[in-house]
Amino acid sequence: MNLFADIRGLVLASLDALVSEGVLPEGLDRANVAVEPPRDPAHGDMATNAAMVLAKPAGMKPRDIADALSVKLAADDRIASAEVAGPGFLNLRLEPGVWAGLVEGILGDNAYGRSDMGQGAKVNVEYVSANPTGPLHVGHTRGAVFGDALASLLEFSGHDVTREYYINDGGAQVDVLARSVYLRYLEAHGQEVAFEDGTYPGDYLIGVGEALKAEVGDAYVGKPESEWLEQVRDFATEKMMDLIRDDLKALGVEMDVFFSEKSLYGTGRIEAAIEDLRGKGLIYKGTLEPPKGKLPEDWEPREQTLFKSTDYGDDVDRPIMKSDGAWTYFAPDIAYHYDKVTRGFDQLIDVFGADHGGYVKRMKAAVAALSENRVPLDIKLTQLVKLYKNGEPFKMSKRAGTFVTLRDVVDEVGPGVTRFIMLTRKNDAPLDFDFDKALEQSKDNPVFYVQYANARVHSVLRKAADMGVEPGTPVLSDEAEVKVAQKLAEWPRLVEIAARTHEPHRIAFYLYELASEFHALWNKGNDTPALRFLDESDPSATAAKIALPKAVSVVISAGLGILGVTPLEEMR
RNA sequence: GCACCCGUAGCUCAGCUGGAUAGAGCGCUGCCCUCCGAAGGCAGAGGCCAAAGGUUCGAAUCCUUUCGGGUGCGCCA
Repeated sequence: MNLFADIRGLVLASLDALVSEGVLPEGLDRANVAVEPPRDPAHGDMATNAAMVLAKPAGMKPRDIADALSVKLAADDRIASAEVAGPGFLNLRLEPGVWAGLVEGILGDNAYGRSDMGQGAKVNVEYVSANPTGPLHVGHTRGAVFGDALASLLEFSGHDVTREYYINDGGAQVDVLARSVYLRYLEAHGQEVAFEDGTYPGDYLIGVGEALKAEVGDAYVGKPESEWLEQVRDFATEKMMDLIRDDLKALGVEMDVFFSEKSLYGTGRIEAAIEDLRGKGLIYKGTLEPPKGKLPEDWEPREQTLFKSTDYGDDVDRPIMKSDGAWTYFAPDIAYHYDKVTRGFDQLIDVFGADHGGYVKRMKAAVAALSENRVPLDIKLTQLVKLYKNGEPFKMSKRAGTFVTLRDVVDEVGPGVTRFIMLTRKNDAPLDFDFDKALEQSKDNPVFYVQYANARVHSVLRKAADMGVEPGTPVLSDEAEVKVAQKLAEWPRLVEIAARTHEPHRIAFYLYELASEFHALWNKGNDTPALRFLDESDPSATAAKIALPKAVSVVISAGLGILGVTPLEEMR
């Protein structure tokens, strides 16, 4: 069931007829022919730009095409009228029965809004990918929610999605973690320790130090770093990943793959990826120009091994090997994406924090080079989250160990509320997260507002069931009912737009609008008893009326499902 | 200095591969519960879409420049 697609099909078929009649020339590109909801309801139920889009290639006036097309369209029994308007729009009014038919179609379609636009394409969505050095904080939470909702959205629209987390367990930061855990370990043995710069002082490592003691006793006490660093590092990263997995689970995020950076080292995998680039003539030794503007204090020219990313749109070539012969962080990232490409994905999506914006071009360049432009990489950046409570901004400071964690947020407001609010802003816009507002039960709170609409529907359905009435063949008698149905008709179209643009926030905004239309209809029933869904004296009329709210609930549930929010049937 | 993101109502923000008279919430003003959940709804006021050029039947949307804000900028990930 997809009304806009159906009517677009009708428009295309009508164009075909005009071609075969010789009115229109053959071979016109109709990709840009759209059937859309008009902004102004006075313009009818749907509008098509077909005449304007085709005017130039057909060498005809828009209005001539529109006139001919309107005759064809008006002949269809779904179309009440087709009027030419403005510069060549064709405004369509649908027969009233079409909207009831839509509602009936939704109730008979257990996958309303699902789309096959993805055609089963294999898509890898990498998100969170936080360093395994501590619990996830609010910034990670936004990335986690965004990535997870995007993954679900792509699944809903016919993609074969893999959810993936890249564990940065190969760099210097896990050595820092190991040293920090070692201090906590000594502490567990009763020693006084000091956390200097370059260590993580957070309380969350106390338990890890104790666990290490339980595991190895005093074996590492008083020993030089060379005797324990590797073992403690592995132990600590394992514990941190357990913690992170638990955090994600609390939010309702389940990854398909956890990919270890460390697994790339000493296995020839980095070398293999670099060799691939070298074979393409993209690796060379050279010295970079110093960055303009503020110069790093200790800058001096040094020869490094560079990737010629400028061949693929980057601003400068990027170092993959330091002057001391060690890989830069970029090298394993190249190898990781090489691995993704060789696993046969058709599309890659990386979700990064906005502070990694400078990394986008080189990563796209690498994937373009490795896949020979076969695999597109889209990188979505999530902006900062500012936390508020009682009007006061929350501070977070990882160094001080007092940052607000994912767990803090989820414990306070629950996973569903967390997820919805994180999606009430476009990913690249900063987000204010107010704890008080998140828990408020009023229309200020969009989660509540949407859930409340769903709860109202189920309240009605429960009462109807008490009367022995189930939703039947729908009858829409009032304009307010039609408006709700029109909003429902937009759902499949909206899903496709959101999936195509990789913007799951559109789902959240749509659900708010749908809820708003439904609340409006509900309240109209306060003034006009005929618009109430339940009529104790007339079971068959009730059955016809409750089909619409039922359909609303179907769509709200589907939408919330994409966002990872559990729909509520009752809120008392 | 360069790159990327952003600039839309008093405030916070949507705005569909370019579409008709630019939308919502908050706040402000005035209304609506003997009634299916008022935890809601209706109406009103409020705009040079940062600015200037360009592309075209048509620009908040695409291009160029300027201004303003954020982020990043070799051997940290």
